[in-house]
Amino acid sequence: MAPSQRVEQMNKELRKGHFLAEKDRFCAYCVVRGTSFCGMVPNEDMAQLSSQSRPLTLDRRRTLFHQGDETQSIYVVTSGTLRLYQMLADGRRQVVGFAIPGDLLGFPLADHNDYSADALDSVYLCQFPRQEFMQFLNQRAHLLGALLTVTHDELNRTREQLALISQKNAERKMAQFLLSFRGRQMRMDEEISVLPVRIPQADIADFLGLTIETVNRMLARFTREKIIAITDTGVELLNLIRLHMLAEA
Amino acid sequence: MAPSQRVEQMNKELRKGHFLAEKDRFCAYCVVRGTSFCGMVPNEDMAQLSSQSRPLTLDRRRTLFHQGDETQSIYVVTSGTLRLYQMLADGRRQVVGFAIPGDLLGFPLADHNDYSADALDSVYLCQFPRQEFMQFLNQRAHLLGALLTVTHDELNRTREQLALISQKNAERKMAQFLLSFRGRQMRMDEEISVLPVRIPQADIADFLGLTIETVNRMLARFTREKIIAITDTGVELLNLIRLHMLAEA
DNA sequence: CGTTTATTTGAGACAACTCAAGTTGCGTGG
DNA sequence: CCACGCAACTTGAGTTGTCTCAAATAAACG
Repeated sequence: MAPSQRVEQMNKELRKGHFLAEKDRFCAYCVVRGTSFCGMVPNEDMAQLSSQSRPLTLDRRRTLFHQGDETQSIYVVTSGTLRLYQMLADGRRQVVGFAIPGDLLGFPLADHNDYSADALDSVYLCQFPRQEFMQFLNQRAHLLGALLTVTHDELNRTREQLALISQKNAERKMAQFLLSFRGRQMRMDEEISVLPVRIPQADIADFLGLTIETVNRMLARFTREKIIAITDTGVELLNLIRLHMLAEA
Repeated sequence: MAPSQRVEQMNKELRKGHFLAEKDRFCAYCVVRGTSFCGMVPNEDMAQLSSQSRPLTLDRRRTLFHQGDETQSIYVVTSGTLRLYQMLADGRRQVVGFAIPGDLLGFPLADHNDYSADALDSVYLCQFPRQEFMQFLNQRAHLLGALLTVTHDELNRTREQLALISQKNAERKMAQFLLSFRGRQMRMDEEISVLPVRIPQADIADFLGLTIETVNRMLARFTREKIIAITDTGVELLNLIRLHMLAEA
């Protein structure tokens, strides 16, 4: 069964509440087990980790947490996509990333959230109350190393975005964005050439540091040149070679 | 005695090798003790930490380590400034930050350096061989928390740079850069209005995502309007109020 | 003192921005 | 089922700020 199908089935079962009774099995068979922080937790600690988690659903447009609010829980995304953003002093909004299945949201050692997070589609999450999670971490010091690795990965992703946004060419920005977003999706499914989310163009603009109009014109051009195709479920990358050329040239 | 004077004296003594004989005292009285990772190490662990450290000098223009090379040591800056940068696929250089006294360089859990680092002036560092440092960390799990905090701080600084670079206005970029650089210096000395380094304009350009010419024109304008003054030892901020206005307007 | 490296200044091109007006899609309530 | 309002997307025309290219000057270095 392909990963995406497994995700769908897991989510169905999740909705029906099948896993609530045996939470340790829930984690052990979780679709994002291999790609998330949870995956670094050794099997013997799994039961305890499971017992702390709580499944959570978030509808499109709903906010999971706000920048600056007290960190009460941390989350692992199991399905769907969220946008992560900061409001800047001058009223502009900087989208700092998009969270996809397997991503960890919220930093347990910080008292306040570094960014806001809201759902771009229906999102399923695994919630861990911060206090319990911290205790769990402190009991098993080796898990701090796992958290450190995840944090370091995020640091490197942020540096990547920095390199992306410092590009002066809108066409290249857009091409690199599409490719790097695909790269992250491939963590779960190697074969993917369809990005399974409709990210509002305004969010792409605030991510890349462009205006909505420029983003729109670029997407229109790519579509006209048959490099991508925009459907109502997401973006299909039709010509990866062209896209790579545009990203590097 | 003002912090900056203490730094100078410490460095003098460091140069004379006074502290080499009693390394634990070296750390205990270190100028950056209060502002660095070391500051989070409890007193009882200090002696061991000290015994692993080795003072190091780096001349202007010398490279401390290269991006991609194996991580052999990690460092704490005690004096001077370094530029940290990545070379991008298209040949461009992205300056990801400037390291000042108190900063930790190198991530012990990564096998390879994420960026290159070289000295902008005479730099004094405290070197910790990675292997020993890792063992030290593993013995005292609570120190992983300290490392995590430092890493998270760096993540937030990188997000700040992201917000900075996504500005479309060169004037504002420059003003924000000067102010944020001052903010970091103030960690050691509250009163500072002189940035004590001559950062090459090319480095500022690669940090802000501008061209050298634009950086030069902005600095020239700020100088003409008596907002800053450039001396051969650094940049003096003459009109902080104006600078704040330019940064926000 | 010649050579390299860094800074300064000007003129012109162009890509992305701003502003303005329209279109499309979608959910809600009559 | 249609009308309405809102949000997201689309397109055009004109402006502008930064880049590019080019060249001169000033500093740093052996």
